[in-house]
Amino acid sequence: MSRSIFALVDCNNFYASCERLFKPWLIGKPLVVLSNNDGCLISRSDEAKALGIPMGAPYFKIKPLIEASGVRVFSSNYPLYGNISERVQDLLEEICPRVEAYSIDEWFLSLPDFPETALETFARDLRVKILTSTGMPVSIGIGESKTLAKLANYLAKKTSETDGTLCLTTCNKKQSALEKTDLKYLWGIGSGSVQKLEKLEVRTAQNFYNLPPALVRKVLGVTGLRTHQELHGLPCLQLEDYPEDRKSVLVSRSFGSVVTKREELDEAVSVFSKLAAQKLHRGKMVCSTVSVFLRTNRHKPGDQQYRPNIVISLPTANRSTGEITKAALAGIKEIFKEGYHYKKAGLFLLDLQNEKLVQNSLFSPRDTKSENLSCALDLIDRDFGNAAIHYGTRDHYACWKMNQNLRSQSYTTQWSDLLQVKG
DNA sequence: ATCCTCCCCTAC
DNA sequence: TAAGGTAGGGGAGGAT
Repeated sequence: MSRSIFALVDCNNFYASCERLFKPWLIGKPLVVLSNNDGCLISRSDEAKALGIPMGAPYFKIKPLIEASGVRVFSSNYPLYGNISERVQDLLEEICPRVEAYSIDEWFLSLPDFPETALETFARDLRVKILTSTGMPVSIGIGESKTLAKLANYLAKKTSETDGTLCLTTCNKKQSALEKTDLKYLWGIGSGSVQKLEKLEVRTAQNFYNLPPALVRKVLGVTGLRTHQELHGLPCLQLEDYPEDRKSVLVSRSFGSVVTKREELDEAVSVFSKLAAQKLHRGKMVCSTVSVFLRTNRHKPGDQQYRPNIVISLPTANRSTGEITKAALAGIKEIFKEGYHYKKAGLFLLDLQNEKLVQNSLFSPRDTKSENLSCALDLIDRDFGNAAIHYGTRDHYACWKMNQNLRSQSYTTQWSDLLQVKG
């Protein structure tokens, strides 16, 4: 059996590019996208990068720079990004039989071990095809392992003469790639690993590549060793064709303003419960444990800090919005204390199982009626938007809702947001 | 001896 | 004034 080759297709400045898809007047203009609650900067167009706008910075800190240089700013719009992502994925699946959706803007492909020139042609053609049929600019990296495909992709993005694609399947190209790459840009090497390797005078990918495996194992553990072997062309990570069942569901938000009252938290947590139950439903999963947490503002050391959490077992594994909400509210009742400035709350669903594998408990069979109701509510939400119908009140929404003051329209997922073309 | 929990690390 | 959200793996060290 011949070896297989990995390709990584990665969208360029994905969120920023999505925003621009429906706003052609922004082509060539600098723009950025903010995280939830308009907190940090999470995507920049090339023009914004060129202006020296830093990635990940808190918005309020770089607002002066942004305003001075005329950069357009958008709150994040996940329904839009998710839909554009689906379009790219559908296209990839038409072209390639083995596709792994790695993240919202990245896909690994498994390719036959063709000669380098054939792989390069494939990558260039694919890139053009995606650009012309979805409008999304991508970069494509090719290598003998996922880690090498990642490296190729990084260099394809960074280097203008690569035309957005790079193939590292030949030895000398791989060596020159390793030489010019800083250690911290390797996939799997984060800031912690960089610090440890710094002490060994290891600074480039090439330095790391040349370390003896036993030393890598000792310093970085088995995950680091895996990265090392992958760089040497020994694939340790396989293509994950079909998605694994997820192991947990998390819904959490920072609040737009300070929350102090129990009723406000109850309302927020009810909404989180509904979102969490929807995620379970869409994955055909049930859960038997709910965990709720509250957080004060860690950026205000002057404030009295309190970050409680509580774990609640459900009598039966299920995914009813009502059951999950009830458990979550019971949890809030336990951990809530007067007098704190709450900044964030969240809900974990744990002990997830695929519904097919679940046994009915003898003493408390699953409440299928309640689950059917949740299912119906979910469908209504999908057609009419997420705030269409919900448990409990919305009287306090203004207190806890996140800031999203700069959000664009959901052009492709909400009828009310369809793009208007003037005639 | 094995399990469990917490914490760290990583990625996007 | 203002500082994100979601998911997973591994390892240390206590609990059983």
